[in-house]
Formats: sequence, C-alpha cells, structure tokens
Amino acid sequence: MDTTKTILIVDDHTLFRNGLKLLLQHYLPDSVIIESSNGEEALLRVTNKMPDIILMDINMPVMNGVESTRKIIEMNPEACIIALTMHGDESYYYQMIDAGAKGFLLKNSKPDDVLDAIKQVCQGKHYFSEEILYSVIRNLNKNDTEIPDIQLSSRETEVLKMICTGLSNQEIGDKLFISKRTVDNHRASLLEKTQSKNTAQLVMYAIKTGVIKL
Amino acid sequence: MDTTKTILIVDDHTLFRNGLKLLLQHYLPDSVIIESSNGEEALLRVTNKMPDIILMDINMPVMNGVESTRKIIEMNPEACIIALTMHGDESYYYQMIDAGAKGFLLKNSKPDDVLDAIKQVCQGKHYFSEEILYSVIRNLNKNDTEIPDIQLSSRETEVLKMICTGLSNQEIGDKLFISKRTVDNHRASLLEKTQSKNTAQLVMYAIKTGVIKL
DNA sequence: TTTATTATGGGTATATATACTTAAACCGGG
DNA sequence: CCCGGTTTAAGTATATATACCCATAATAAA
Repeated sequence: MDTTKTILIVDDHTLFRNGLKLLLQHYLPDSVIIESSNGEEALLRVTNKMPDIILMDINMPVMNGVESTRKIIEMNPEACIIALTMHGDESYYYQMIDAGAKGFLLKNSKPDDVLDAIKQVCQGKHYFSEEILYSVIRNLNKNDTEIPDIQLSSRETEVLKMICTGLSNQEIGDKLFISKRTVDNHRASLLEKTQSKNTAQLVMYAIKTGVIKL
Repeated sequence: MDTTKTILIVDDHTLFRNGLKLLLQHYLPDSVIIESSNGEEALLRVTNKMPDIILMDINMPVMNGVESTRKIIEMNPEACIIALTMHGDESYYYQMIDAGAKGFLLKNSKPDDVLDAIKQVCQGKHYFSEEILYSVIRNLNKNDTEIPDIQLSSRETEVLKMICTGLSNQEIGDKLFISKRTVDNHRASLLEKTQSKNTAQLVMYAIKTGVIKL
C-alpha cells in the first residue's frame, strides 16, 4: 500500500464503524477515515469530494447500500465501492454488482482480506471474498435448472404485497377497484413467474426477494 | 474503570470482533480481550476461566447467543453477559433476558455506551440501551390489546414448517403418516392460535417469530 | 384422580385458490 | 404502424383451505 488514501465507511452500526475505523487506522496509518451512517448521508459526503475507497453496508435505514451505490456510480463510474455484506444478504449480490460495486467483502472476513480488497480495487481490479464466489457459483448451479431472473410488473408486485398481508383476491380487487377475476389472473401470473405452487411459497418468495419487509 | 479485566467477545463476524477488540483496547488499555466466533466456542472458552465480561451476539451459526447464554448462566449465574443486538432482533429480547443476560447493547451504540454497560454490569447492575427500552415499552403497549405469547405444540410447529415450504395438507399428512383431516385440524389450530386469517398470514407469522429460517 | 391439552380422525358445508382457456384495451419501442 | 407485454375481464372446472360440528386415546398437569 503506497500513499495516503481517503476511506469512507457507510454502515448504520456505530460500533462497527468505530471498530473498523480503528482497524483501518492501525493497518493504514496514513489513511483518512470518514464515516456515514446510511446511504443518503454517504451521498452527501461524496458530492464534494469522492473518497478513494467506499466500504458500503447493504442493509441500512433511510437509503440502503444498493440505491446509494447506484447513485454514486451515476455521479462517478470510477468510484471504488466495496460492498460489506453478511451471510443472509445473498439476494443482494447481483443487485450490488448491477449497481456498480467493484468488490465484495463478508463482514466475517479477516483484516488482511480488507487490505487486500482495498489494494485490488484501488488498482482498478475487482475483489470478491471466497465465500461469496462460492455462494454465487452455487446459485449458478441452481439457475441451470431453475429461473435466472424474474421480472414482476408493478401491478403484480402490488398484488403480491397485498396477498402477503392476508387479503383474499376479492378483497384485493375491492381495494384496487378491479375485478376479483383480474386479481385471479395476477395471482396466476405470480405463481408462474415465481415458480410457486401456492400462496405459502409465494409469501416465502416475497420475503426472500425483499418485495415485502418484516 | 479500575483494574484489569478479561473481556470475551462472541460474534461470528471477524471484522466486527477485530474492530471491537481494538476499540476496547483503546479505551481499556489494561483489559485482556479474547474472542469466540460462536456460542459453542464461547462455552469451551469459559469452562476453564470465566471472563469478567462477555459481549454476546445473538444471531450466530452452530450455537446462537440465547442458547449459549443460557448454558453459561447455568454454569455460573453471576456471569456478566451483555447481549449485542441489531435492530431486527427484537423478538430475541425476552429470550435473552430469560436466558440471564445482564445487559443489552445495540450494535449502533456509541463506544461510551459500551464502556458504561461494562462498568454497570461489573458492579452487579443491569444495563439497557435506550433504544431497547423504548422498543420493549412499545411492545408492552401492543400486548395490551394483542396476543401476549403464543405456545405452539411441537406437532403444530412441525406442520407449520411444512406449510411454509408449500406442501398441501394432503402432502403433509402423507409425510407424517397421519390423515389429511388431522392436518386440517392442526392447521385450524394454527390459524386460531396465531390469529391468522389464512395461509399467507400464517407464513408471515412463522417468519416473524423465527419458526422458520430464510 | 380429575382436568386440561394434544394428537388423532371424521362429517358437512362453504370459501377461496388454482388451472386452463379466451379476449379486449392500452402503451411503448422498433 | 405493428408487435410484445401489461392490465383488464370472464367461463368453467377442480383442488384446496377454512369453518363449524363431534369424538377418542394418550399424556401432562393440577
């Protein structure tokens, strides 16, 4: 690692931020570490001056990591954003890649991995935790036999949300001022697109993909 | 803070552990910090010598924080265990209190809060993050009008899990070698006990309460 | 021992969801 | 302009879930 760098940590957990900051200061004494507690704050921080590296959490209040990454990359496609993920965030991998993240780190990585990632990304390369590569490859195997990516229309998403709250097709129709039969059709489309067999699997899909929040 | 203390950090995220360790070493230079990456490791660590303070994450692989806390408190009811929680772990608050945790810290606390918590708990007192107290009080309000605590039988839980995977009552009956009608009745009990109107709400309940994992 | 709960199974009826089909109106991109 | 997808709607049929009722055996709790 050569000269002084500015590193922005974006995470909603103060303890995690503070700890990581100390960690980075210890291994990279010349670096300048700044912090933001969510995606929106991060956006404001980078408008004046783009840091050399951004370590971005995914699950955050106000604005999540995916959206924030997307907007930062819009401002500057060269921005070096490394996603900080936990096990369980698998469904966001592709979204983050799509948004323009240059690297992926698991939160249970070793400090060496973080330094490696920063080094690689600063050189214009990409960096992925081994575990993440493994997980992605495992998903690729799945996708051979299953569906790659599903696109739900806005109406379908709307209906899906209502289904999850426990409304019947009749009730959904009443709320949306459309026929129950139309809702039947949307539901059928949802079952087919998500390869679900019934309501239970549909709700599970909605939760796994983040269509609805707990 | 007076003399030298031993502090055990139990968390599955290496980065978090390392960061928190640096943080504690910075503010408590005389302390000895040791680490475990899950509840089972923690158990092994404390059998020889009980640390003065244990900072315990809740969601961990192999053995989670609740179970680990329960077993450590069994060994030594005086053990000073402080739970480290995230927003979203609300459903575990009561379990952790029940298990014997002496304090509660949110992962987005300030370092000062951590020192406070350690100080208080070492003096035999309890410590709770303000946000946690707030959340608990808010839930108390809810419980006035809603359901206090629901107890599902093991058979019901078994059926509920299968429902969530998308099996029909007939299929569940076949798997459990019981009549479809029996499953009908279990399902009806589940709907009543969980105050659900239909399958969708049932699945939502299962996920919110952690009956099933994603 | 009495009592309560759970697990088991069934009768009957209705409500809802699911499967298959067709089709009209609309809207945006090539 | 036509084409593909979405949204709307409906016919018809079956499968499944839900709502009541009841009953018995085993087990745990009081």
